[in-house]
Order: sequence, then C-alpha cells, then structure tokens
Amino acid sequence: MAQRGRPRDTAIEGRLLAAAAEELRHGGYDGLSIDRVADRAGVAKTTLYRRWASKAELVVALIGAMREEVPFEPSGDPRADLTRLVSTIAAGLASTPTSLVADLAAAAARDPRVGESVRALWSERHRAVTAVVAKAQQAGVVLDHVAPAVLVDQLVGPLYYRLLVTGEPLTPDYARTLVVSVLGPEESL
Amino acid sequence: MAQRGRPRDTAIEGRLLAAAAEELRHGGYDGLSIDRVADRAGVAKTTLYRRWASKAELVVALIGAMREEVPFEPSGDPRADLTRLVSTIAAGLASTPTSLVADLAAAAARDPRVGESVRALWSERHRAVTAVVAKAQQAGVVLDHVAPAVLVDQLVGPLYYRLLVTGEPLTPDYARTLVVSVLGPEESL
DNA sequence: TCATTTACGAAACTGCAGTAGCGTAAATGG
DNA sequence: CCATTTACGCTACTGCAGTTTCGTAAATGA
Repeated sequence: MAQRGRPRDTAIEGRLLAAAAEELRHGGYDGLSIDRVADRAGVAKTTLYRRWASKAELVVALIGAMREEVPFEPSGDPRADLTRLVSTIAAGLASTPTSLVADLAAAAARDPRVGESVRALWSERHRAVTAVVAKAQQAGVVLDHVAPAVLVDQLVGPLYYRLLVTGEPLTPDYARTLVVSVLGPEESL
Repeated sequence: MAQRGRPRDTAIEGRLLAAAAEELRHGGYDGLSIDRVADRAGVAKTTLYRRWASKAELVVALIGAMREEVPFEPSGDPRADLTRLVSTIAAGLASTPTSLVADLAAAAARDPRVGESVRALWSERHRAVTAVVAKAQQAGVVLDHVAPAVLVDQLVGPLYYRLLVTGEPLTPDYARTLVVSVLGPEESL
C-alpha cells in the first residue's frame, strides 16, 4: 500500500499557507498574487496548483485554517445570548475587510466547489444563531408565528446586507437593535 | 465656447453599451471581455477607457441603462403592498445571475466610485420599501419600537443574504414569510 | 492659414490567473 | 537493479484588465 510514487513534501503546504497569509494581510484578496505566494514559499507555481485548484480555493483554505473558534456558552437568557452572539458576528464582519467578504461571495457564486467551502465558513455562526433562536422560541421569549430559520436570516442577513450592499456601518448598537426588533422590547424590568 | 478640440463621436457610447450588453448576456460578468467589447463596437480599447475607467464602471453604467422602472403604486393596504414589493424584489434578484450581483458587490467594495454607482442601483428598491414601512408604522400596522430603517434591512437584507451567503433559493413564499415575521400574523379576517 | 486642443486608432507593454510540456527527483514493487 | 508512479521545478504559453506612447483626425480660435 502506502503510496506508489514520490510522496508530497508535507512542509510545502504550510509554507504556502503562511506566504498566502502574509500576502492577504498586506494587499487583500486582490493584492494576493499566486506568483508571489509561490515565490515567497520557495516553490514553483505548479506545485501550488497541485494543492488548490484556484486562488479562491487557496484563500478559502487559508481562512478556514486561520479561523479561531469563538467559543460561545449560552447563559440561559435568550435575549442576552442573542444580543451577544449577533454583536460578535457584527464585530467580526466589521473587522474583516469588506472586499474580502465580497470577493469570497463572488468566488462562491462562480464556482460551486468554492461555494460549498465558503458556505462552510459562515455556517458555524449561522448555526449558533439558529440554536439560540430555537431555544428562545421554546422558552416563549419570541413569537412563534414564523420559522426560526427566517428569524435567523433577519438577524444575520441585515449585517451582510449593510456590509455588501448599502455600505452602512455595523455598529454594536445596530446589532442590539436587530435583536430588539425580533424579540420585541424588553417587558420585564 | 462650445468645445475646443475634436468632439466625441456620440454614436460610439451606444455601440459600446450594446456590445457590452451582448457580452454580458452570453458570458456574464466574467465572460465580458473589454477587448471583445471594443472589437465588436469597432473601436479601439483606449476609446472605451476614455468613457469608463474600468470594467466595473462599464457594467454598472450598462445595468443602470438597461434597468426598466418598476412602477409601484401603493394600494393603501400596507401588508399587501409590502408583500408585493418584497416579492418583486426577490423575483428580480432571483432572475439575475447570482455571480453578477456578487461581482458588483465585490467591485463596489474595491472602488468607492464604483460603490456609489452600485448603491445607486439598489437604492431605489430600498427607498420604496422604506416608504411603505413608514406608512405601515404610521397606520399602526407594525410595531413602532424599532426604526423603520431596521425593519427595511430585515425585509430586504435576508434576500441578499440568501443569494450571496447561504445560497438558499428566493421563493415567493419566502418573501411572504419575511413580511409576516415583521408585521406579525394577520389579525383581521 | 496656422497653432492649439481634444478624440481616435494602433501597437506595445505590465501584471495577473491558469495551463501545458518536459526533464528530473524520490518513492514503490518486482 | 529496474520499471513504474507520483511530485517537483522550470519554461513557455494564453487570455485578460489596464496603461503608455505615438501618430493622426477633427474641431476651435486667432
């Protein structure tokens, strides 16, 4: 078994990702040049393309690797949890270069394989919100005349909408307002 | 007065836009090649760049020119109006190639000049929804504990969110559900 | 008529993503 | 030892967006 031919140099992938990360930090998605990444890693461009089929796949892999888990422990109070979660997502999006998010969306739209990877990047956050919304609905904190999936879209969608479409800022206050709009004003003081 | 030098050939712009429209129809944003557009219009590439500074600006101008006004006459019933309006926007987005919307967003994020033009493309729809939401709030049909701008984001944002991020379909039923979620279930039968 | 100004066309160029061909290196199985 | 298989490096290539340079055409003002 094992393998038949020459084994892959396992050190190369890490060097390429590190080089790509450096490039991405400096010039963003557009500024990241495949030639420079390969050059910086001391590797031929063809060797890079043996690992990722396109620039988009490289960047998606890179982001997936860079991503640190944001541990979220629900406090039990759905309103507080939602506010914290949506605020965190908003802050994360706001601190990411807009063009990077947009370029990922564009790459996802072009290539279904990339699309799947990009959706996997966002899905974790989406699922976290879904869980809290479901719990809130279970606790009767939120009206149950709509599916939780729709509420999630109405909590998270506006963030991407502002970022990618209207260009308005993603302030912490905006995140709070979104939650209030969905849950209604606080009733108990 | 008049002008000092050789006047622009006014026929060229139209020929370029027509050629670009043809290209856009066939191959989408990516498939549209500046060289081919200029060639098809029987014009040097430099002549095209004298009119639009980039491919993105050309496409934005093209879409702006192609856009037909969707006349919207409010019926007076805010719920029906909102449902119709959001459904129309959803249908329009669903019938547009996703990659085109994504590429426009990416181009907008890269270049602020392009960003302004792209936002102008969407702003009409956004304003129409804002007007109806404001009227609904005025009529007491909708809770007034949040700013109308936020409600608009929660009606329109999820459409772009599904299109650009989650990849879920934009069905007419989804548009209806969004409105129900914001306005609450129908109370009067 | 003539200098000036602006538009157009043509060609060459840069930097980029992605591909193809080929020689060579490193592993395996016999 | 040797054939096979796979990885790697290198070079050259295509197609694309965008720029530069230069020669020429068409208008104006003097």
